Amino acid sequence: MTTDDGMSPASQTPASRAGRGRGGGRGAAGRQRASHSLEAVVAEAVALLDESGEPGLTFRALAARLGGGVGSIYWYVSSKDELLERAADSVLADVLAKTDHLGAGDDPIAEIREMAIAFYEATVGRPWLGAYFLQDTGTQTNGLMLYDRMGREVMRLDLTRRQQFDAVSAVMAYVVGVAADRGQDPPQEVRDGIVDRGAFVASFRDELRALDVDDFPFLHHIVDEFAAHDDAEQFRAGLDLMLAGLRLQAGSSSADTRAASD
Amino acid sequence: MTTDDGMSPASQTPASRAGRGRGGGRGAAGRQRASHSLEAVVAEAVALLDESGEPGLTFRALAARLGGGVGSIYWYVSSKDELLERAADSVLADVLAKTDHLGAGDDPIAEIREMAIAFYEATVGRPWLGAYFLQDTGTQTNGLMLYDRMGREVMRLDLTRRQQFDAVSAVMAYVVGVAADRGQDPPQEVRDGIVDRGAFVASFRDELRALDVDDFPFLHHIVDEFAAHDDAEQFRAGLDLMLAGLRLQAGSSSADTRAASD
DNA sequence: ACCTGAACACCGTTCAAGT
DNA sequence: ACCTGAACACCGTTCAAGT
Repeated sequence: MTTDDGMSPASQTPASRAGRGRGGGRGAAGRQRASHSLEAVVAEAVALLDESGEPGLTFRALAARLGGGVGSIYWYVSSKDELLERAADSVLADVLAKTDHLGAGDDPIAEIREMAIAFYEATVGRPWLGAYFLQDTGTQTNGLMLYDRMGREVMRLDLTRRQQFDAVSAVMAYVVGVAADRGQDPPQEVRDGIVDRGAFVASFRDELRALDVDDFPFLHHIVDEFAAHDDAEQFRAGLDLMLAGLRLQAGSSSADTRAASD
Repeated sequence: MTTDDGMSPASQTPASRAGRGRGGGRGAAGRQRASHSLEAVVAEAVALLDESGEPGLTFRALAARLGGGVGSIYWYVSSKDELLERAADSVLADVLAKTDHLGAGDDPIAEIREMAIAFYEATVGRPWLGAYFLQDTGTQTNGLMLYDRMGREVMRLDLTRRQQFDAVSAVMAYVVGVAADRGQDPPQEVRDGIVDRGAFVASFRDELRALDVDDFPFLHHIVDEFAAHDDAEQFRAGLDLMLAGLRLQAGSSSADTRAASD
């Protein structure tokens, strides 16, 4: 209900300050007063998110972990939304680091494949970030960098600009979609380790088997595949479908089509 | 913190009761006491979600719209999470209705394309549901039905069960991913109609242009495409890449490949 | 069987006050 | 320039009480 006039203290915090870093404040003077940094705040937020999901990220819990008061977080971040954006973006920083070596190979599509897989791997076990990629350009430069890095590969293909733009968007969307889908796979007990993954898959398998065969012929048809499947493999299978289509569109004659194998 | 023992009153509500429907309670007797139904609760929740997004869905706001007390919602639904699951599933009911006529055509992949587009169209303007599809099998039968319907088309292709399973999962994930991506496109002002879509796109275009060309060569390369692109078209372009790959995998010789057109 | 509304625990955000 | 913590408004959920 209150209109945001952009005058909160955090809006005075220059984003360029993001590269400072001060450490834990275990120095000589401070014992009572805590001292943070943007990176420390975001890093601790990611840790909290990974441990207990989105509902686990609380300003109070975060402040406790940082050893300070609730209010001080607002010096670095103007809202919980911005905190989540920065957390998601910091995950993409890892992806960028792991795909830094790419771009030299002679097959652009193979490079895109590697980037997408690295992106996927960063989302495994992080159901919370599905919805926060590319939220705001201002705070999320890493998302744009990954987008651009993938785009540079696509530029090497014989495609129109529109086709290049669409291709990168499609691959990114697919990765996000798989991440979002997998996010809700294990409902809670699995995350906490109360029920192991195998038991969860088995009980879902039984649920599928209990459905009427006439109403759900396909689910019955693939129920064993479901029980035996590996998420990462399935991700790659779908990615390869998309990349095979891209290769076709680019009129590839150099490399053989890569999908349709496993 | 409290462990859910599954003993809440809502767990006694049989899901089979979902097909009752009682109306608004504008009858002869009731003037003080409100009377609801599962469908009314979910329908009003969807309306609230569409109007003001996920933060707009509040038990108090929902109760006010239904003309009753907060507590009564818990008779139909055991938590906000379940309410969101049912809301997402009710959107899928529309998709099912709109794809009911499909399945008779001679090109299975074209049918899949229609289903995916119908699914996509249902997500337009609903950034809230990206994360709630296929959450829980028990409450979300429509998701499984759509999955199965698409699967029945894939069964007609010459593929292994694993390939069929992977293909349906890939298409579904892609749709969800596009929905999630588009979810955060307009940051707030656009939703509220304060700033129109065109102005938002233009300002983002300018933001891209302001980036260093050496750091973001691809973004500069496609900046005009971005300003001119249509979301639905871009969705179809990516879908067609994936389906072209699928057609290739199925060893299609009957129909010509459909991607690589616009 | 279903609805009510006060009460509880908790959360994001603000702000006057400190250093 | 940055940290503190009480205070505020609001939210999901519970529950004894009603019909």
